[in-house]
Amino acid sequence: MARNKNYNRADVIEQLTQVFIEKGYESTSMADLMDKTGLNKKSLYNEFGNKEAMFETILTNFIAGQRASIQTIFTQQPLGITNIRNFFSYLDTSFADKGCLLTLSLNESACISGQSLEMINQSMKGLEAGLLDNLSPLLKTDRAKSFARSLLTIMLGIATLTRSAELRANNLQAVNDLLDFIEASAKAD
Amino acid sequence: MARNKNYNRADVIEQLTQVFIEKGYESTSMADLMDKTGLNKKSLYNEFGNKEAMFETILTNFIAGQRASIQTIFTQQPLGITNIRNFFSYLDTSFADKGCLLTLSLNESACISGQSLEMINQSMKGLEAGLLDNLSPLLKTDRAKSFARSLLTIMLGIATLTRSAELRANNLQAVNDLLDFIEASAKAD
DNA sequence: ATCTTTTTTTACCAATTGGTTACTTATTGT
DNA sequence: ACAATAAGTAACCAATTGGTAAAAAAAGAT
Repeated sequence: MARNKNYNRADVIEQLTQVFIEKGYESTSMADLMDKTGLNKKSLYNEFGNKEAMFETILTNFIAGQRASIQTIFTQQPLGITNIRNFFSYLDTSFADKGCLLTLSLNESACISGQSLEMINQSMKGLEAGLLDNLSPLLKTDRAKSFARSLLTIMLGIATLTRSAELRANNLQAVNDLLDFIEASAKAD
Repeated sequence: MARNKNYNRADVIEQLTQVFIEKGYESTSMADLMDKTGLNKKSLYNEFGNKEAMFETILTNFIAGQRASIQTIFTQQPLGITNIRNFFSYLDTSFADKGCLLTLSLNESACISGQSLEMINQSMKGLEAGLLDNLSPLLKTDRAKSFARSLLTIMLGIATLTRSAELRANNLQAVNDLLDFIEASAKAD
């Protein structure tokens, strides 16, 4: 039939993701994306459409990749604080490696598409539900709900602090101490 | 001597701040800033230098304004959880009105000046110290330190979630519930 | 080998980016 | 009234933005 591409789509997506995570959607230019992938502009447009569609593809891929790992963590039996610890431990290395595209994008909400925002919202709700499932064995319903939300905000806060070399440290320690405290104090709940 | 300006610097700074908070540093163009202020490009450059210097001015002003209110809250006697509640309550309305320039900027760390980043880092450390002062009466030193960090991450997380209409709610409630729990459980600490 | 199909390259596009220059207009102290 | 000085206007700058058109290069099927 015809010539075949001399790049691998998955590899390219991985490289594009890195650029978007570093600079965000709006601040990333096509030139940045071309530099990182080594591909030329037309190839990128052929493969992904335009910048917005490209970002949605990258976001979809990023979310799908994370969801797999995180669902595994959150559904480990028995449900409980240990799973939450493993969740934050996973995030700690994941953020250090790659940052958090969701947090970054939420802060860029004024610039990204409604569709992207909706994907992010759904992803957040999924994480909150996973946290809730693993708090419920330990706490009263209302409190479990509140704590799930607080742990979600902690996740986003850690993602943000990871951007500063000066503030990156101690976050995993802090959340683990908080989980210790909750675990120890929740007996009566 | 000479003609006087027909704008008020403080007003202009306020308007510029609003634009930067909505779109972030990099995504905000000089055209956006001219539109919002009604000033023309030359007047802006005369007053602030260039875009980077302008942003540093805005950031300095923003931090100074917040610090005043927050220091008042954090030094209210007696120190304790009540001050922390008031802190989050203050943030809740402040974020709803104006968002959080610091959180946004931290997520844009790849684009803003080192000087801006350093101002933000210092500001974060100040907030963490204020939180620590008000946890110390209640908790052991190590735990107080960890919790201060966790509450700082919660603050950043709330700032981020405020960007999504769908996730904006319940955050103040959640942190208050967490503070309830800490207060009730810390007696033995 | 050649024809067809697809990828890749190159050159190009108008619009926008942050920033400047030269000029006009206003104001104030004398 | 007037010179001195500053503020405001508008046109302009090269570089970069996201995106396209047309031609060139490569590879599979026959």
